[in-house]
Order: sequence, then structure tokens, then C-alpha cells
Amino acid sequence: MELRHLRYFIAVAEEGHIGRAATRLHISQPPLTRQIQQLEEELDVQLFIRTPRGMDLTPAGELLLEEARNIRSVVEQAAERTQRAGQGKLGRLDIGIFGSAILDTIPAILLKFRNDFPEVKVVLHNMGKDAQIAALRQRRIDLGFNRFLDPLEDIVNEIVLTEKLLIALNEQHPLAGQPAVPFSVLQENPLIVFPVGPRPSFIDKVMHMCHQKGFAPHVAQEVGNTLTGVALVASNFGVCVVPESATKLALPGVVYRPIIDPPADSGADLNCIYRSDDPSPLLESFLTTVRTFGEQWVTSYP
Amino acid sequence: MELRHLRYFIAVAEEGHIGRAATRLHISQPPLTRQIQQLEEELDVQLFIRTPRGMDLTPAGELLLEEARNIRSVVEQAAERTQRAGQGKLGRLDIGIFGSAILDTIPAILLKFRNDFPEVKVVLHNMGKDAQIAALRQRRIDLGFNRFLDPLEDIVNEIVLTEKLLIALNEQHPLAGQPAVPFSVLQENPLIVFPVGPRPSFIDKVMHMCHQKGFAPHVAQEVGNTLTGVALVASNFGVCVVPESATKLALPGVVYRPIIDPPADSGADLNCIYRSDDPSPLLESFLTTVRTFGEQWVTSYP
DNA sequence: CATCTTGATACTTTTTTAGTATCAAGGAAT
DNA sequence: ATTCCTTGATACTAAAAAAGTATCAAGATG
Repeated sequence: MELRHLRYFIAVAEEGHIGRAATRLHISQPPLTRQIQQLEEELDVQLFIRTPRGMDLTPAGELLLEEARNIRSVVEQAAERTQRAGQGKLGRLDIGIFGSAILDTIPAILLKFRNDFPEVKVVLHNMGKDAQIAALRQRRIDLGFNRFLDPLEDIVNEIVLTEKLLIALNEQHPLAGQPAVPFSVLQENPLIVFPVGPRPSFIDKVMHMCHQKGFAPHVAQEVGNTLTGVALVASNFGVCVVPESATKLALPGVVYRPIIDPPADSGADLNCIYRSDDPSPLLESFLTTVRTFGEQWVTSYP
Repeated sequence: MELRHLRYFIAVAEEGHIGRAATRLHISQPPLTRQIQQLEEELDVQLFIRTPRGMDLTPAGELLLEEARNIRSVVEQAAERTQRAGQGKLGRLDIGIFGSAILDTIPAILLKFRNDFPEVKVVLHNMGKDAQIAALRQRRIDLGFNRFLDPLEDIVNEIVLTEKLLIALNEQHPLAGQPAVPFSVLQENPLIVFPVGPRPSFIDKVMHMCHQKGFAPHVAQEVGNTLTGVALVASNFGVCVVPESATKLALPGVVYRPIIDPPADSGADLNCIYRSDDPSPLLESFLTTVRTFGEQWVTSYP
């Protein structure tokens, strides 16, 4: 039995007439007669009672009509869903997230993506960068967000956007009243750095910038994450370099100030990583969203 | 798209290998390659990633695999259900019932039928014989049970079984102690007859027998149904002729006795009626049950 | 009774599907 | 590096299936 048999059967059942059904199907009457006979023969069931006025369904035929209509719609839906999946509009995307990017950027990207592709289920996994790479290779996630990643052969590393760096100061600090501060505040104040964890990380970025400017900073404290660093600034423990998205952490007693004289290459990249051989159109859809987001974001911040 | 495409697709997806799938499908490899290409082309979706080791499903392919398996089972079930319906094992049968046959015979037949064809839904409609004929013609019922029906052109009238006639006597009656009674008790006692309603009926049967025996009975009372007639016997109102299934009505004070000298053609037929042009295999199944029941029943009663 | 309509059938043509032989490309083993 | 083996893809041929044409027999209809 093929779907053709069911298509033909539905037409004959609905028209109650082989000739009219043939017209509707754009074929001639004899082949339609034969296909119906074939269907009856294969099922070994009489589906129609032939009368001089047309074709009447038997009870078995009535039942098959219902079933055939159901099959038709199931097949149609299957085709549509497959097509949408092929266009990256339907399916599931597992994403690894990590670090300070969770504060601002990633929620905004996800919001936009869910809006554009409402039928894609996005599952977030909180995991460090090494865990992300392992999960990518094991296909447990399709994409990861992180920073400061060494290049890898089998994994593409794409910059989503580059955040400017700000200095977090306690409001009691002498320069807190200024609209911007010189880089040298990092030399003259105890420095809080983060995150503790796998290298390279944001710590190395900050240290490298200081060496570029010709000094070694006084590291007062290493902390696990952005929030802890900013919290220490709030208690006047020292100063701290943060990406601009950290301004979302509006802790009382902390002000964020741009750097008057930033060193070259001063900026914190947010990267996304994915398998270089991943053909998923769903991933492609997501990357499109990410890229347009990156462009808009860069221009939107002064 | 045809079911063939889905069958082939499932095989390739499950084997992950065109060659092995072709072996499993008992075809050669090239046509299978082309059918898969055709499916991808028609859906405009890449379903497999070709590797030097075989065929890997894309996410869209994974989805279609689920859908295709579902379609396969839906189609299989549709075919099976249609076949069972064609064999009269699945469906709905509307039956009109009426009169004293409800007491014993019909429940027994239904019990047997439900046992043999558990997937057939039987709907009973209580209606008189004229209503049954009308309902048959309007296709509201498929079969009716009744007695004493005039022959009709478009409706088959089949005898289910012939019940012997008994005489119901009050236990105070002089002949109540005898194992059997002569027909003449109907002449010598007030007679209760039933049912009141459309003619011909059981009343005419009884009157005809009396005339055969050369007397006109003294009709003490006409009543609506068997139960009322027997109830009058219980209060010693008179005697009553009943079909043997009425013995199920074990009213206190009433005894049932066979007739020593029954007139020729003494017996109450239970008939079933159905459209002569009804091709329903379901009806055929039911009639088979009815016929075997009739044979067994006749031999089972002394 | 002639006529019209119905689905069925015999036969032919076209389309589709399957089969055969062969190929190019990517791993694996030497 | 090179040979060999495996993979799916392709060109061409053969077979099968579906569709088309012409015609028929059987009921309904006037």
C-alpha cells in the first residue's frame, strides 16, 4: 500500500463517483478503478459497493476513510516539521554558559533568538570553559559562551562582541568624582583580580595590560568571579577592572569609570565556540542571531 | 512522497549505511540512493550527512525518523482495523428488540456474540415491530428481533428458533398437579391473551389454534405483555398460553405445563429481520451467531 | 425500447523504479 | 607515500508499474 492508494481512495469516497474523482485527481477513470481494486485486494476488504449511480462506502470503507484522512494529516505534519527542522526553526539547542557574560549579553541574545525562533527549545548548561570544550566534543552541547580561549583545531572560536573595560572604584576614592580615570590608578591602588580558575583568563588580560604600561600591579586579592570582586570594591578593599556589562551589578558604594588612556588591545572579548564540523541549521540560525546582536551591541554603547 | 520513501528512509537511518539498508530491503544500492535523494529533494531538507563510513542523520533526519516510525505504525493499524471491520469483527451494530424474547433468548445471544466479537459495539433499541421496520429502512438499526411479522419485500425475515407453547395455570387449578395438560383447558377456563398492539400478534396465533381445535375460547382479558398475563394467572384470573421462555418468569402461584395434544403448527417463532440488501459483514457475523444459537437452543429443550 | 450513465476490461503508451557496471573520494594498512 | 578497501554517486539498461485510449456490459431513465 502506498499513499497514492489512500489519496485516490479519499477522492473516490468523497466524490462517491469514480469518474468525478478521476477528474479531481487529474487522471483518467480506468487507472483509478484499478488502484481502488488493488487496494481492496491488498487489504482483502470490500471498501465500496458499486451501484449504477456510483460508489457507496461499506462500513469498513467508512472506517478506512477516517483512518486515511488521519494518515494524510500525520504525513503532512511530519513533512512540515522536518522542513522546519531543516531550516533551523525547530529543534533543541544546548548551550554552555559561563562567567560574567551571563549578566547581560546572553539573556539579551536568548530573548532575541526565542523571539525569532519560538519553536526551538534552548537548554542552558552552566559550565566552565574546559567543561564546555569537552561537552562540545561529546555533543552534549552545541555551542558555548566564554572568554579568553586558546585556539583549537576542531572548535571554531568566534568573537561575539568586544566590551570596553571599566575601572570599579569605591565612591570614597579621590577620583570617584571624575567622569574618567587614568590607567595609573591600577598602579596606585590595591588591585582585585578575577576569576580564579583555568588559565588563560581575565586575570592574564589585566596583568598583560599593566606590563604594557610598564608596571607590575599590587594584587591585593584574587577572587572567584565578577560579583565577588565588585563586592570587595564596595567595602573599599581596592580597585578592580571589569567589562562594561558588569555595570549591571549596581552595588551601593561602587562607581564604574572609563579609562582615559587605555592600553592598545584593551577590551574583553566575549566568544562563542562550536564544533567546526557541525552542519546544524539550528546552530546556523543561532549564530546569525548572535552576529547581528554583536553588531548592534557594539554601536549602541558609546 | 510515498510510503516507500519512508520505508527506505527508516532502513537507511537504522542501518546508517546505504548498502546494508539495500540488502535489508532486498534491493540493490543505486535505486536506494536515488530514493533517498528524491526524498531530500522533495522535502528540500538534508536528512543525512554522507561520510566515508556511512550515513549519519542530521537533526532534521532524526526528527523525520521518529515521524516516519509513527506513520508506519499508524498505517499498519489502519490496515488492520479496516480488515477486522471487513471481517465483521470491528464496528457497531444497532439492534431493535421487542416483546417477550427479551426475557431469555436475546440476552443469551448477545452474551455469545460479545464473547466471539468483543470489538463490536452492540447498541440495543427498544421498539415495536413497526418501528423496527421503519428504523431498518432508515438505516437507524441493522437488525430487529420480533414475532409474527408479515412478509416484506425489502426485509428478510428469518426464524431464530421456535419455542414450544406452554399453558400457565394457577397452582390451585385442578390440573396443576398433572405433568401435562390437554389443550381443552383453554376451552374450559377463562383465557388471558396478549399482547395488545399491532396485529398480527401472539393473540392471533392462540385464537387460530383454538379454532383449529373446533372451539372459540372465552377471552377473559387482553393484556399488554407476557408479564401482566402471567401476573393475572397468579391471581387465579384464568389460564394463559405462553412461549416456553416465559418460564423464566417464576411468579409465585403459577405453574407452566406442556400441552398433551398440541395442534399442528403449535409453536411461537422468534424472528430476526434485516435489510435484504445489507452487505455488512458485521451483520453476517451476528447472523452466524444467531443461527448457531438457534440450533443449539432447539435441541437443548426437551 | 432507446438512451444515458455507471464502473470494468483489453490493450497501448508513458513513467517510474530497480538492476548492472563503474566511478571518485576518503580512510586504513602497508 | 602509496596501495587497497570502503563508502555513496552516477550513467546506462531492464523491468515493473502506472496512466491513457477505446470499448463494453449492466442498470437506471425517459
